[in-house]
Amino acid sequence: MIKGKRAISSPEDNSPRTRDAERTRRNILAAAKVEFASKGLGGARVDDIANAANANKRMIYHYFDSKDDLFKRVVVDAYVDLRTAEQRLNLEHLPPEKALEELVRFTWEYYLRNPEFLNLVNNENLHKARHLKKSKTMNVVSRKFVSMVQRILHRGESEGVFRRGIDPVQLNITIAAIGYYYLTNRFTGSIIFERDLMEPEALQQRLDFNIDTIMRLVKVDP
Amino acid sequence: MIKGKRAISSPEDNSPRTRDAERTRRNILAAAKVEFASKGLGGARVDDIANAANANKRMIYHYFDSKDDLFKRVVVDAYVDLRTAEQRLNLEHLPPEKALEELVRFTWEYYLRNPEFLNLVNNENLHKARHLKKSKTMNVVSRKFVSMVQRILHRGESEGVFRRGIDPVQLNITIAAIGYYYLTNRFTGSIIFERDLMEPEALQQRLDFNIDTIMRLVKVDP
DNA sequence: ACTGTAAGTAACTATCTGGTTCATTCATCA
DNA sequence: TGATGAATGAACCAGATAGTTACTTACAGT
Repeated sequence: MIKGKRAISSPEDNSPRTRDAERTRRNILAAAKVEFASKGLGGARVDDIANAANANKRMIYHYFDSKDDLFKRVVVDAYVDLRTAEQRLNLEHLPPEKALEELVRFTWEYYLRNPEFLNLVNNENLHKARHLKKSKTMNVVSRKFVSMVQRILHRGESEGVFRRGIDPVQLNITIAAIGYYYLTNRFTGSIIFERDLMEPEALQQRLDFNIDTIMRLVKVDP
Repeated sequence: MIKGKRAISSPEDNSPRTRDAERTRRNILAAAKVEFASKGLGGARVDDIANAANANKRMIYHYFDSKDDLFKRVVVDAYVDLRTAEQRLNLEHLPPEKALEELVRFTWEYYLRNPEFLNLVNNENLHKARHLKKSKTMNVVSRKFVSMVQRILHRGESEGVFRRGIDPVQLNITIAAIGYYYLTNRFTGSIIFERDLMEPEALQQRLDFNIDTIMRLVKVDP
């Protein structure tokens, strides 16, 4: 008589619980992502993560060293997911202007579709990135990303459509900033500006504005 | 024989404790600001706030309803401080281009000098601005701010130096974003881009880049 | 000087929380 | 098939935590 909770998340599944280390680990990571993103590292509860993962708190400490370790894995995973998606964009074969526009659009839509990412990054910065500091993975994926933008800039320069000497790091930060800030501060923003920043038209308007901002920034002076 | 802790913060003061409601309240608010900003709402500890304020936990509940209420006061105060400083800028008598440049510079330097502000805003957004929602003060100070930027834009338009039809809200958000994002994500940013984003030259470089970004955004198409 | 009220303190409480102990059950492969 | 190790579960623990109670002390107004 298996009567314990099943390690799977779908409630309509009535098959007996089977053991599946990989699945349990995945469930815990997924639940932790939601919990950490919605309450922060300090506000998150290990018990709640265990419940949401249809697992036992014991399992969390079986697969991870500590709450902090679990948080670290969640944050690193979030970055790896973003960088992986970026690499899949294949911007290299687009004309430089189109490539940059596509990157602005992708970044915006990624944030929009993965709001947990914003909260996780905010939280990691609240903790002075002490978890990420210990991660080797970060350097590898980040370099690929910066060099991707750099190549787009160089192509644009030699084709004469982009200004010379634009710092790819500053550009990267700016592309992220104009989307990130709008979305992460959507709640206080909606109060301050007395409009719902998350209305579909408002979102479209912001994306258009952002593309325009970046294009004006990189285009050659006439 | 007064032997209790004094309500004042200077440890070298040996005079007997005096009662000063205003000072105690101020001390608590100041200590709470530091604690909330550095650990978040969930990570902050009421006892630590009381100790840092050279007060007693009982005093916190004497002056404030709850931890949440205290947090709310801290956040509202932070916004009021920023908006007050902005109003003191007196940008109205500057030429529109100078006025806007000054606003970008001021915003940047305000964030730089008040890093707690960034963390408090992030945290309030993590909590979906549920504290700020209840505040009447916000609307008043925010409107003044938006209309200030709007007047600068209008002056620039009629003088023919700014493009027509720029949304002051989008511009405001962008000015905040390009500084805010860089600074609030300085820890993860320094890892990703493998450079210390807080070096003096890096900071100056970013400010210059930001002013350039905004100028290119608003200037008339040639 | 007297007194009512507000400011202040210390100790307490009920609950919560990250982490652990110890025992049990399943899967697999020799 | 049965022994071995990995996966899982329930109960437990010690310290922490927001909020409270009951009491004391300074000060302003008379």
